[in-house]
Amino acid sequence: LKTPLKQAATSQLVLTERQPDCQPLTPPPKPKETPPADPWTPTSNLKMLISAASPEIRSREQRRQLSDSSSEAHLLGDEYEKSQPSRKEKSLGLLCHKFLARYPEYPSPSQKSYICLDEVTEELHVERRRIYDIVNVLESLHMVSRLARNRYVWHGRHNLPQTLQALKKVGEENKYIQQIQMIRRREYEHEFEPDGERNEEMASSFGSSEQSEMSFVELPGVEFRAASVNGRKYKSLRVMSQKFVMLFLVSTPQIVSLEVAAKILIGEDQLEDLDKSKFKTKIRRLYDIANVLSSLKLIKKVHVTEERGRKPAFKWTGPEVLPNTQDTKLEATSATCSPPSSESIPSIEQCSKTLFPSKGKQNFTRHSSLIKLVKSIENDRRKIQSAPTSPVKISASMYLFPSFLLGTSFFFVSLTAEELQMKGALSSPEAVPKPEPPQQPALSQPLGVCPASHSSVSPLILPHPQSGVSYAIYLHPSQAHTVTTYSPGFMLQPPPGANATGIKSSNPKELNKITTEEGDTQRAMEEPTKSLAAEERADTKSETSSQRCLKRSQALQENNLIKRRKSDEESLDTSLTFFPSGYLIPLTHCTHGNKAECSNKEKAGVCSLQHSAYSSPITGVIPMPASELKTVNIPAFHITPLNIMLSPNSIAAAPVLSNSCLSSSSTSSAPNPSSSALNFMLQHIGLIPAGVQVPANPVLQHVPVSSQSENISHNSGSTNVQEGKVSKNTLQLDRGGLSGNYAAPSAPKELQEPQAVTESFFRTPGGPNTEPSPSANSDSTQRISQGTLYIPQRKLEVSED
DNA sequence: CATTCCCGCCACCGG
DNA sequence: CCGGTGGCGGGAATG
Repeated sequence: LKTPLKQAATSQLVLTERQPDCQPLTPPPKPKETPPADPWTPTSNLKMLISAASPEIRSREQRRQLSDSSSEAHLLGDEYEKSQPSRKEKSLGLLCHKFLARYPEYPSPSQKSYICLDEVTEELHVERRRIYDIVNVLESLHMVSRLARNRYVWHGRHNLPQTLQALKKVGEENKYIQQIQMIRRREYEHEFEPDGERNEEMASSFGSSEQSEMSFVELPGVEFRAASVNGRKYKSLRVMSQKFVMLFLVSTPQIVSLEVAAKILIGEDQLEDLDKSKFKTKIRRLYDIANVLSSLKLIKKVHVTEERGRKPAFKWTGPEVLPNTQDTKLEATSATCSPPSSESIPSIEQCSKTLFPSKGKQNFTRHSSLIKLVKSIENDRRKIQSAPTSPVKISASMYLFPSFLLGTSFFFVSLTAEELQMKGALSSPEAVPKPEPPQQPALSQPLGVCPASHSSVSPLILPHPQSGVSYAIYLHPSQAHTVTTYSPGFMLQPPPGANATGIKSSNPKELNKITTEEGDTQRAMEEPTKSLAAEERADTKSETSSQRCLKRSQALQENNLIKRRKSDEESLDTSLTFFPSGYLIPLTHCTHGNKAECSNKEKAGVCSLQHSAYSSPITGVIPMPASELKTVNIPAFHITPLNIMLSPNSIAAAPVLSNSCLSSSSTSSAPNPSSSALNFMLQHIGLIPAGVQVPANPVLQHVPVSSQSENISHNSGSTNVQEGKVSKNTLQLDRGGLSGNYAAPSAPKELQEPQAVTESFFRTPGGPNTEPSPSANSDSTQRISQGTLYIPQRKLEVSED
């Protein structure tokens, strides 16, 4: 047995924790002066700390206090074991909070604060070892940097934006996305059979990560002291931390399960070692890192529930990272850096060491793995083509599936009261004017109407000039964001008979329960406000299956995503507790530029939303595969390696919207998943009769692409799992709506459709009984199995005849 | 039992 | 060579 009372510190700790207002904490080494603009408040941190403490701890404290104050008599009795610090009190997370509380989030640039490990350890009463853990991850985020032994400089969150951007970039350059998908897929295949025999293909194809020996990603402005930083060998924790973060930044639903992360991180260093112990260790480390990141509020713990059971995972809650626009922003900083290579191009890249050793310019082209990927894809296609008819699943090709099909990629995110407050979304008095890094505001808090959450999806809220209604558009988290406005118009109104009710009626709670649970920390805070909070989050975690195919797949998201909502004032209320008002439209990634920059052309094609918008918001938004859009339509777009790879498959992006566009696109475009989307849109718009669109599908089937779709159906069954629950709930709602709509095909009504469709899609396999409208259902099912991506049931019906 | 992750041994490394 | 660093994994606490 260990002796708990190693250090009498306990009591002290408690003390510290309980007093929010005082500065009992040892004053930071340097004179603490909080810059006026600085949002940081000593108190706030402490409060958080406290709130973070689990109820148990608090109760314990109380007990203790009682005993103290009361009489000594009892003391003896309970004092025994009662007083134990309890593991939680020693948790790294808590420790980290305390640590962070010592320094301002945004220290004034003028004078730097230094961190002396000795002091810290002493003041926080912890073993040094623990501090290292914290500092290491902070260092990985460039929130601190090491000066010398025992000495660190505190940077606070100033560097965060850049760091994240850099990390994201590196993550993208890497094939993390693919890796994630690969792993997920593997799991899927693995499912029943204990053996992983056929894995070879993928293993080989991906080569997991041959090269990856990565070095620490550095930032320009940060004074990473001397070469020491890169001194080979250590940094493992730091590197791990960075990689971990990258995973979040790169993956579409910004949720990463520990398991996946561990596998990827392991895979990088050593080729496929399924060493069990190693895995365990990795997980341990990840927990350490995760705890720190959680303290920073960059991530939060959730659980993804799969059929197999629920698995621990983490969801990114940090700031959305900009799409990495041409380094523009960074230039200033980068200029400072004095990297060895003296290229004339100032960019983060230069300053940061690339993960992959590939020297010089690292083009994706050079990554053998990528090449392999492409090849394998082609092979798959071939296979598929050869046997088009059979809806057989081809494992190899699975990664082609759009993420949304597999798992859900969209979430309804609602904010907790707390979050709202923080964001200033509500009318919180002073919240807004924070001196946040100037760069990201654009996305996040446009109007105060709906809180922008940065959950997996970044919602944009657009005020509608005319109507005054605002809409929330969910953009694909990953890079590009397009900001455009469109008018909601009639769309908002649910068709009379239709299911408008559907969404509304749905009980938010149901949705919520399903998916994620928050960490204790959060929970603690929420309790008080449970009324509000309860409903909040209905996110789904779809980590698993998710994105098979890179971006293009995302494009397909169309399905999922459209959520319609009533946009009256109520929506506000509702939104707070429930969903944000307006349509939530997932634009996978469109342009990343600002709206302002959108050239006319672009607008027409991609951004056209505004113009076409009137006809139907959905239309505009509806998603064509973003990737396609990018590649095809918009020259300006930044094309990532991934996109390129995919591009072959993706053919025409149907920019949609304008008739002209449509026609042109349809003509030129080869059939591909997007076509379905297109149809969908068209139908909605009323441009195309229901029947018409159908044709598209046939095409799909013949086309290589179709294979994907087929597969998709497959996957949906197994892989998605966790999503299942969510979708279910949603489904119900939708269904009702559908049936209603079904009857009357007026353009406006269509709105709800998408969602419904999606749901049904998921459902496909089992089919949730309950359906009164058999015909429609069966049809849809059928279609799906065939490989149709998603087509509104009604359409299906049409097509049928 | 499973998940979470604290503790601290001890190898390394850099001064 | 010494003391700061920080891999690493047992196994305790917690769920």
